[in-house]
Amino acid sequence: MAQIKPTESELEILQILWEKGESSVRDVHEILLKTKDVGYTTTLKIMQIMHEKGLVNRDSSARTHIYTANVGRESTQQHLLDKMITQVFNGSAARLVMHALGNNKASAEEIAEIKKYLDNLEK
Amino acid sequence: MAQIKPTESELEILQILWEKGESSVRDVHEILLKTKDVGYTTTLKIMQIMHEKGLVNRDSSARTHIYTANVGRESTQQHLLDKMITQVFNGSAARLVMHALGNNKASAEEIAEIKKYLDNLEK
DNA sequence: TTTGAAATACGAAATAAATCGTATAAAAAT
DNA sequence: ATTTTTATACGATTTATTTCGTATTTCAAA
Repeated sequence: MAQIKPTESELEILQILWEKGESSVRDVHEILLKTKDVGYTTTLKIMQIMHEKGLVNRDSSARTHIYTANVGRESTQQHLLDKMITQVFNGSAARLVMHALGNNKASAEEIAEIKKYLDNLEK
Repeated sequence: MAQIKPTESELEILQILWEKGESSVRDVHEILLKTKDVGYTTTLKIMQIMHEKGLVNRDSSARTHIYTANVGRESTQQHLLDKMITQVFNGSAARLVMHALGNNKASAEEIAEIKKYLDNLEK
């Protein structure tokens, strides 16, 4: 199954569905409102389009339709990351990693965790 | 300086300019042709738009205009990466790193290099 | 039962991105 | 000098995305 690249708006909605699971348009919209100013029918429309694209599942048996993500969080993250490594970092995962860890974006605990992860990788 | 997010096409062109330095539209276009099928005037148009946006410099003293990147490679990479960490990985650089290193995208040498880098970070 | 609130459907407008055709000017080749 | 090639400029079209208004339906409250 060739992964489709979700748009920015679609990604915002996927984040909510991954986090909350089954949700109505209303549910999703309420959460979106906390961070952006957007109309209800806009959210509805985007979710309908996501359904057409197969990004979400929809249970339309009741009046209020219930949506769930139809693409995995992990696989979507991997997909977008691979694209970025190719397009932005010329294929070098290592360069991306060092960029990500520079600028103090990661705490000491996180760095320790990554080192442990690397040790396992080498075996 | 508020960084502008280049579009995908613009990023392709920036990669070439970062790599090659001073280039004409023709130079850039020749390289683009190796990987995609696109018309010359399309490349020209995008580079003109990039100039309007301030993404590139242009020397138009001669008939053939010469372009150079006007945004840094490193800072652009950092900017796009930060966006991805926020939008896709919920702010966790560590999660992004582990994703990047999973799936065997990095060689043993690269992993060793990253470990060295992490050691320095902790000091 | 009537009214009002809340839901989806649908279409169209607004915006952004990518594409290319044509016109025109300058340089090079003949 | 004339023709051909090679540039840029400009505008128009196409495609994708985001946005929202309006119509219609369904449910719940009065």
